[in-house]
Amino acid sequence: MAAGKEAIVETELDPAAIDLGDLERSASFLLRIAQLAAYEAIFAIAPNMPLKLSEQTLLQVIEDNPDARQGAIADVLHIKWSHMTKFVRSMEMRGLVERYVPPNDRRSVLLRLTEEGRAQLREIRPRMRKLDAEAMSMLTAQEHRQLVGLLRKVAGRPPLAEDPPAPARAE
Amino acid sequence: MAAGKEAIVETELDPAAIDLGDLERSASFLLRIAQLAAYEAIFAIAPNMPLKLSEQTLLQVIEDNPDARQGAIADVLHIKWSHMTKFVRSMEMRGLVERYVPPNDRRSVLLRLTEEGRAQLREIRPRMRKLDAEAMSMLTAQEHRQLVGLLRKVAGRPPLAEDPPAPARAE
DNA sequence: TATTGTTATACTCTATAACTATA
DNA sequence: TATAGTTATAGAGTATAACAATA
Repeated sequence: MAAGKEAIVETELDPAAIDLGDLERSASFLLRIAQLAAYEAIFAIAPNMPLKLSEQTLLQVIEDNPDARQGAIADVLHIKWSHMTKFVRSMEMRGLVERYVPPNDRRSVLLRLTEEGRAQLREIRPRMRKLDAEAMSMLTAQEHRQLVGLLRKVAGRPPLAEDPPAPARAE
Repeated sequence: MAAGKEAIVETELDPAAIDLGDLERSASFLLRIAQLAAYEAIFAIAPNMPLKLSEQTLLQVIEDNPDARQGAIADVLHIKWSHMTKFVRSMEMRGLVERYVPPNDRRSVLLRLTEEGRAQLREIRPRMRKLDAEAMSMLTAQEHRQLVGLLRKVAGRPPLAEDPPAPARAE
């Protein structure tokens, strides 16, 4: 936080001037670093959020997929089933989520939001959209779109119905 | 793993067909999902690695920055100082890393690889390069380069000396 | 007074594996 | 037999804060 930019040219070991070597071009490494940087940016903008990011995400996905299986949601969010059990139960205990067993497959557990969960989400959704935009403010709109497309590819999500891969110049 | 693609058109609640709503376009969310997917891909290709990815990364960075401060390395890798202490010590106990206090600033701790650490790295580096490439095999070479550039921007790393942002068409 | 690192506690999430209930 | 979920244990890493040594 200090203004120091003065006498640090002597040892070439000044902080933050770390050379990452091969890692400077490693997508998997940069994926991790960028993700951490993005989350830190979000927390810097909005400290003291009433719910954790993971909880806000879960609420969104449950509202958009009412009556989906707990395990199926865990899988898209890359949450381990053993942890999902505790996670969902803690949301249930706080009155945000309902769990119930459907009669046709009594092994499974389906999820729904409670009225309280829906109420919280109404405030959360716009805030989340804004935070994402602010955390990515170093990107132009086009770069943002590009990044989303590339990340979806890496994550194995289907392409969005926009920006066709190759206009093909036919016709 | 089953071939089932038959009678699942009834409830529109078939697994994995989860709709992520807003999150489908959220860069910060996709950053997390893509990162997890990439790491899972790496572990799927190479289970039973002798060192953890975080440990392999640390060795690389120490070799590329001998005598760098422990805290400075923690900062680029987004490792908390309190954890870095334990992390480095465990590497030291395994004979891979050396810690020493320089006489000119006795608050700090500088890091170096041991001969054993260097030996391990000689095998690790090529394997890491290959794993990164394989985990990103869904991308073309150009997409990979693009992704690296965008991730560096998000992570706050300076641009690589290639692919100038705008050729400017001057001259 | 600010910086560097250490220690300690609580908490989140993963890794593994065993286990139950249901299909 | 396979699938969905639960439980338990160990470990990684974060969040926080207090602390010591040095600058």
